[in-house]
Amino acid sequence: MRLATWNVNSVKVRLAQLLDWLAAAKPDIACLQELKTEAAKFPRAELEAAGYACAVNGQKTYNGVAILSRAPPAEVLADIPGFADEQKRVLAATVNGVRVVCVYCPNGQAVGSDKYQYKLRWFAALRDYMESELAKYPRLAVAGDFNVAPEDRDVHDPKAWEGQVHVSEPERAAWRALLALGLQDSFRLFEQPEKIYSWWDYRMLGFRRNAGLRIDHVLLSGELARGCASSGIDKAPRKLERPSDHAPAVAEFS
DNA sequence: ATGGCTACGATCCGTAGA
Repeated sequence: MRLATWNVNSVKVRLAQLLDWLAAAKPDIACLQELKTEAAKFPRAELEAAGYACAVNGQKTYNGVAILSRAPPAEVLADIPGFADEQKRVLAATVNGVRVVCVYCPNGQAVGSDKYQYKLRWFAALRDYMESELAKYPRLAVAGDFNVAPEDRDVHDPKAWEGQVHVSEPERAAWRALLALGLQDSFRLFEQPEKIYSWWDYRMLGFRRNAGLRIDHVLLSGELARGCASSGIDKAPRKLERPSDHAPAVAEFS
């Protein structure tokens, strides 16, 4: 089974690229973030015509997540139960016996800001939610834009980023708290080339300079990690005209 | 030099992203 996650930065603007990428990459499941579209305006018909069922937790202008799947999704659940939040960042569904949780973690804006505090509270709620999901679903994948670069090797210039949002110690501790539940970063299950990232700033020729961060991740429960055959970043869509600033992360497992 | 793009929903700029 091939599972991908992609922050499309507006599903409306990126629809043609999304359809091309689905045809080329052929994921069985695709988690999407930053739809910036309410569910009623989600391009469901186009994606169904491409062979994907759609579960959508949409929001106008900001946020919004979806799970696309070849097989129909079951047990669809939006948001984090018990965590009051207007922002549509989380969607879970069961596909082919795999529990899939699509996440768009908060950006955090700046260390110490209100949004940063929200980011840390949000991660604490996600941790508790994933703990309960793992107890119910041994075959669990958590995929999305985490807005955390877990280690310095996931950062193009660790010195310049030191202490900044996305790499600060409390954020990395929140990431490690997910791993402590038994989730594994599928990317690090394998030998990887250096300087592999999933996001590059639109400004400063970020992509051309490979000035990026690895912040889009596929986490797998122990049972799925044991059957994981590959995990990587698909840079192809980032090379197109008018791209998303994120590239898809793709993991294959049995 | 703390900016530099891009998307959105509102106008002819502000908010947000990361």
